[in-house]
Amino acid sequence: MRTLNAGLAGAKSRIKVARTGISAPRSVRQRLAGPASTPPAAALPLNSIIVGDCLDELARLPPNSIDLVFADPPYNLQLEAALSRPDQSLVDAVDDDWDKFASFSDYDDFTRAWLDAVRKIMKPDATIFVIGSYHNIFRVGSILQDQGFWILNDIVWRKANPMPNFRGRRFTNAHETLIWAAKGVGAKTYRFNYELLKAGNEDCQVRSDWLFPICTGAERLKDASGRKIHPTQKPEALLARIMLAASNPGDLVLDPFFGSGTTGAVAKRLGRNFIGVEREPSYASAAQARIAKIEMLPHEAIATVPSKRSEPRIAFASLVEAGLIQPGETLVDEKRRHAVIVRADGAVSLGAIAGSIHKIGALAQGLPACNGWTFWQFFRDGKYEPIDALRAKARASLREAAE
Amino acid sequence: MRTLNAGLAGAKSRIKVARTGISAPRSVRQRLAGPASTPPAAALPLNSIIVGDCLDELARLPPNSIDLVFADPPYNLQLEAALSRPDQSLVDAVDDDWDKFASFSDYDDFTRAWLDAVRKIMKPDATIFVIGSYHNIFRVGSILQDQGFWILNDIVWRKANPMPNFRGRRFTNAHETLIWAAKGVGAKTYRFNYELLKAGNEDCQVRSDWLFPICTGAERLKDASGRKIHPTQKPEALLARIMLAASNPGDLVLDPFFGSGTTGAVAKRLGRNFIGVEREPSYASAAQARIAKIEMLPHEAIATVPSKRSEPRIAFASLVEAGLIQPGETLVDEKRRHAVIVRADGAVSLGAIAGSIHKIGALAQGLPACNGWTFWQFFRDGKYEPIDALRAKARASLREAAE
DNA sequence: CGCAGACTTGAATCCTCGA
DNA sequence: TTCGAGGATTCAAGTCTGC
Repeated sequence: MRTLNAGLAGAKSRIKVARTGISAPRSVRQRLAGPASTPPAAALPLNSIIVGDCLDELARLPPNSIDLVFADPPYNLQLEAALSRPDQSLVDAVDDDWDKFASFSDYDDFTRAWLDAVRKIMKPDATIFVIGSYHNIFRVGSILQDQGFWILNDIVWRKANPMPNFRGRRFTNAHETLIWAAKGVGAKTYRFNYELLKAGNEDCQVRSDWLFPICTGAERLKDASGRKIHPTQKPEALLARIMLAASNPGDLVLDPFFGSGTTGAVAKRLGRNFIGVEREPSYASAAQARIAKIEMLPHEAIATVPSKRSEPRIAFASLVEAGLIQPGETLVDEKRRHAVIVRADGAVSLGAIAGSIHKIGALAQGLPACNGWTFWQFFRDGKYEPIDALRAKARASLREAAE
Repeated sequence: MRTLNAGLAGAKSRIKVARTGISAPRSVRQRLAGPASTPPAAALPLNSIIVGDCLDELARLPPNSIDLVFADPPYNLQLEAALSRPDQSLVDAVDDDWDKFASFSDYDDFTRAWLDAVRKIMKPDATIFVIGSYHNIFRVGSILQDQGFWILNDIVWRKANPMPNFRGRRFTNAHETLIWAAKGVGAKTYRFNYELLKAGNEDCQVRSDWLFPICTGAERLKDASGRKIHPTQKPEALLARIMLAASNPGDLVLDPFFGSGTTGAVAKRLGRNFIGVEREPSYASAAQARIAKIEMLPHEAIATVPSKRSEPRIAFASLVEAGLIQPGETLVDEKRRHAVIVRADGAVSLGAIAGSIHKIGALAQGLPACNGWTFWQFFRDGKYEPIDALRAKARASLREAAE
C-alpha cells in the first residue's frame, strides 16, 4: 500500500490512511458495531481514504462490515481517434491509463475480482450501486447476476447538459446507467427509505430515471491552472440521492474507486461514515482536501422519516386489553356493507365465524387479503373512524412510556 | 414449421406465410435487390409472418438480406409470487411459458443462438435494436459485444405512465432499455437519418432518452372478452422512432419475436417491408389481422430528408469552369479578416500560397480543418454571400440536366 | 453594478469517398 | 486495404469580456 503524498493526519496506524475528521454521534456509532458476529467498528479505517490497489485493500477489510457500496469503475472506453467539435476545438477525452483494457475478457476478469472482494465485506443486508455506460455496464450487470447479487433496479441518470454528438452519427449519449443490487436473492431487509424519498418528490414515488446536471462550476475540482483534476467527477446530487435512498445516518459507505471523493464529501455532509480506496495519490490527496472542507448538516436535516414498517407492531388484542375498544362493540366497513363484533380475545366475529381483523375483512369482501386497520371503523362521539386511529393512540402512549 | 390457424392468404408456397398485402413502390423495391451478391428480393417472404421457431426459420432466410432488426426477446422475468395491488386486485404479470428459463446460462445460450442466426442474415450495413429490462438486457448486451456487434447507443424508453411499485420497496421501474448496434466495428455506413430526426425534434438532435406512453387504449389488441392479447405489446410510436431513425422506405425490417405485430404494423404504415417470425399461432393470427387493417402513409409523409452528405460532390474548379465565379475574383471570410484570389484552376491564393478553398481556409485561421464552402464569401450586386450559394446553383442545374 | 454576447467545455467507442 | 482529401458537424451551462 502506498501512502498519500502530503498533508495527512492520523497516518501512524499500520494501515496508513487519511483521516478526514468526521465523527458520527455516539448513538449512531453503536448501530455500526452491529451484531457480535461482525467486527467492531473500531477495527475499520472509518472516514479515510486508503491509497492503494482496490483488490489488495478490500481484502484487508473485515467481512460483513459495509452497509452501502458505491462503485464508479473504469468504463473501458474504446476511443480510436481524436474528436473535434464543429469549430475545430479538440474534445478532452478520457485517455488515462487506468481506463485501458486489452479486451472484454480482461475487463471481465477485473470486474469479477473487485465485485468478489466487495461482496465479501458487505453486510448481508447491504446493497451496491455501480455506475457505467454502454461500454461496460452490460459486462458489470451480467457479472453481478452471475455472482449471485440480486438486482433491485437499473437506474438511468439523465444528464441535463450532456455533450452533444458532434458528427451527427448517433443519438446524443445523454445518460449513464446505475445498477442497484442486494447482496443476494434472500436479502429482503436491505435499506430503502421509501417514505423519505417520496416526501421529497412531491409525495410521488421516485422513478428509475433521475435527472441531474453533470458536475460543473464551483463543484468541479480544478488545479491551480484551472484544469479539471479528475476527468469523470460525479455530481454530489447523484450521490446524495443514492445515500438518502439506501443508507441511514451512521451507516458505513464504501467506494472502491474513490477518485475525486464525491462519495466521501456527500457521506460526511449526510452524517454517514465512509471508506474510500484510490490508487492514484494525486486523486486521493485532492479528495482529502475537498472532504476536509465539508461540514455535516445539522441532525434535523438528515433525520430519517420513520417508515410505517419500522413502527412497533400493535396487536388488535392489546387495544382491547388497554380498554381503547370494548368487547362487544361493532365494527363496520366504510360503506357499511359488513359488520363484525369485537371479541374479548382481540378477534372479531362475522356471524358464526371468528378471526383476526384482517382475515375476517378479507373473508367479508371475498378477497385474498385485507388490511383490517384501515378497513374496519368504530363508532365514537357520533361518528365513524378507522380503528387505525386507535393504533396511533396506542403507539403514542408507547412512545411516552419510553421517555 | 406450423401454419397459422386461420384466415391466411398466400399460404400455397412451400414456406407457409401470412401475406399482409403491402407492396412497396417499384422504385424502392429495386433498392432491396441490392448488389448481385445478395439474393433477389423475390426469394424473401416479404411482408409475412412466419409461424415457427425463430432459430429454425431464421436459418432458412438468405444471408445478407436484412436492413434493420428489431428484437423484443423474452425478458426472463424472475417472478416468485403473484403481485397484488394495495386494493388486492391481482397484477396480470408475464408468466407465460415462453418467458421461462432454468438459469442465466440457459438464457445466455438461447440469446447467443438467436443473435448468431440474426447476424448471419443482416446486410453488412444493417443495424439491430434489442429491447429489454434489467432482467435480461445485461446478458443481451454482453453477448452482442462478444459476438462482434458494435454498440452505437444504449437508449432508454422512459415510460410516461409506468406501473407504480406497489410495495414501496424499490424505485418505480419506469423505463426499458434498447441497445442499438451495428453488425461490426467496421460497419461505418449504417443508416441513421440524423436530419430527419432533428427536424422532427425542434431542430435539436435526438437524445438517448425517449419518452413514450406504454401501449394502452385503442392501440392495445384485445380479444372478444376484453383481455389483452399479448402481455408486452410495444407502442407503435417506439417502433416508428426506430424505423424512421435507422431505415429508409423500401428497406426490409426483421422481427424475430413478432408477438402482436407492432413491427409489421409500423413497417407497413411507413412503407418499409417486414418479415416477422412468431412461434405462437394465436399471436401470429392476431398480428396478421391487425396489419391487414393498416394503410401505408402517403409517400410525401414518409419521404427521407436529403442529407448534405448524400448530395453530389461539386468541385470548386467546376464553378470556375462554368463561369459562376471568375478567376481573379477576391473571396473573404465573414469577418473580413482574410482575403484570397480565385485561380483559373479552381484553387485559391493566399499571398504566395495556393491550395483548395478548404486547405487555405484552415491555413488562414490556423485550424486543422475548415469548410471552405461556408467560410469564404464572394461579392456580387453590392453584397457578400458564401460560395456555398454558387454550389447550390450548380447542383440545381445538375438536377435539371438529369430530367 | 448589470447585462449582453462571446467563449469554453463535458465518460465519445462521432465521416466518407475515391484512388 | 490504406491513404489523402473533401467537407460535414453541437447543446446546455458555465465563465469571461466589454460596455
